[in-house]
Amino acid sequence: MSNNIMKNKINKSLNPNISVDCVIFGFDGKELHVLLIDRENELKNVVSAHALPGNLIYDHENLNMAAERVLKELTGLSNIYLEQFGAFGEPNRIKKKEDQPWLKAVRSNPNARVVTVGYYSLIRMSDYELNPSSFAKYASWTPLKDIVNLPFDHFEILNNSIDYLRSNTKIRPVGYNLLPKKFTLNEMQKLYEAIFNKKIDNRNFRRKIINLDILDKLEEKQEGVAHKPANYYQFNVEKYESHIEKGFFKFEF
Amino acid sequence: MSNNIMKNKINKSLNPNISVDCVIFGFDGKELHVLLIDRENELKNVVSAHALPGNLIYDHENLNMAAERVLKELTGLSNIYLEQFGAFGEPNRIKKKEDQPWLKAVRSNPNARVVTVGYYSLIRMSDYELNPSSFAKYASWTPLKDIVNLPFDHFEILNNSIDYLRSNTKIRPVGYNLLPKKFTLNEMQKLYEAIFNKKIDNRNFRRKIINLDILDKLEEKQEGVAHKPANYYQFNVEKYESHIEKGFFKFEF
DNA sequence: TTCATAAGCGTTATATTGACATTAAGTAAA
DNA sequence: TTTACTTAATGTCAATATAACGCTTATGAA
Repeated sequence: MSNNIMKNKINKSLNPNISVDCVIFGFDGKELHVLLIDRENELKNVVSAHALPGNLIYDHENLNMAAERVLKELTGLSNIYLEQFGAFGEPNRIKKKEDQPWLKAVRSNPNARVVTVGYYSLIRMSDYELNPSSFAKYASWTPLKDIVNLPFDHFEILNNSIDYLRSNTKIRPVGYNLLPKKFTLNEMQKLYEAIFNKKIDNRNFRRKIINLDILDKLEEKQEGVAHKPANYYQFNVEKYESHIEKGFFKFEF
Repeated sequence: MSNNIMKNKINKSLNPNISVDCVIFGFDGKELHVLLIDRENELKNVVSAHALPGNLIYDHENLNMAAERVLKELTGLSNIYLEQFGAFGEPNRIKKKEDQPWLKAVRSNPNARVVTVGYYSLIRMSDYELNPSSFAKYASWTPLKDIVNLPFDHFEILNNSIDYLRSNTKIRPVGYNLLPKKFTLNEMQKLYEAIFNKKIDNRNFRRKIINLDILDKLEEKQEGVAHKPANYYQFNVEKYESHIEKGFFKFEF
């Protein structure tokens, strides 16, 4: 299939003006990572090869479907719960000079004005890092703190998603999609510390989380560690979800 | 200007695929109202004449600017602080049969797929209801509880905006844009009751609000009321804004 | 003078928070 | 086998916030 034919085919029902971008957070037990795609397979010598996975949407799909599809196509990830966190529509958001070569190579209408809708998700890195063949050539985890710029307005989108993630974490529990099935309270605490980027008192953290009553304490303990083995916990899905629905608010009457 | 010429002119740089819709809440001291436009000036015999103020955006303006412009054009309101609360992109969101006549009358490309971005705002009804000539012919306040359906997906958008408003009100104070400059604590309480649609204990409400330290108590009192006159308060803008920025979260470490 | 109305205040029992230090359980090394 | 090392796990107290609850006050109207 020649490049031209492909372009025409792909763009037949691609809407030139609307895209989705996905911010996928992962957690390796220490810090937050973000899944970035590598555009070098599409174009050599772009200034910044990495970008958020994102693309134009088809006219027959809704925004959520589009985000899921784009994520699947660009990273191999599927069945990911994505949450919308904002629309980005500066008229010049894809007009930076250094972004033009890639747009011209990839889009049939590279000058069209594009409004993008941001989606984010939290996933277990371990679920995906073990079978890199499926997508690792085009997508890879980058530690959040190492990301200092991105093409288009992706850096702004990323920062917005972090704000959103933090606000959200203050209102409802987090971790089910990010931690392994069985985890220790200290692993969970590390996740919260990574999200808020600050140290948390372990006693107060444990008390707060346990009082939420969303965890089941398992019989199982860590094995083979050179210190007191930690107890494993898992989320109680029903309680967890009901908490997510209501949120825990301070300012309620 | 003939209808055709106008269409062409207006649509020259209107993006056919992206729109904004505004949910403007007002408060009359008793209940929440929503500003709806009356489309009868554009088309007779539409099933539901009322709709959220919204329209396609121009390619040169960003989403916020577009929302402000559209709101101004359709309702006369200007200098309104608008907050984005979500993007709506079901492929069939403007495909309902009863919505087609209006689209055909107003849009040069009535079949285009349109993703819309929702904005909401809270405003003082009294600031605008006194000079109806400016916009009342095309826009009017409707009590929220009386709105049972709207064209397109506007009813869903409205419901989303209410959810958003409630979540937001739990996290940061509200009222500066909604209450008169000087107001009594009971007026403010009524506002909160309207937003949450539930009765609030007056002593607890007062304590919570006063402890926030965002209000200045004025010397002035109500006059001419047949009961103990209430003290007037006003927002302390600096304190109010700093509270809006941080939010007050329960689940913080 | 009294009546009706909404304003405005205060207490108590309970729950939540933040700050803070020690002991426990296991492996590794001596 | 003893000791060292590492991380897990726990408890208290003082301060603050919450929810539930009833009575008194200031005014205009009757």
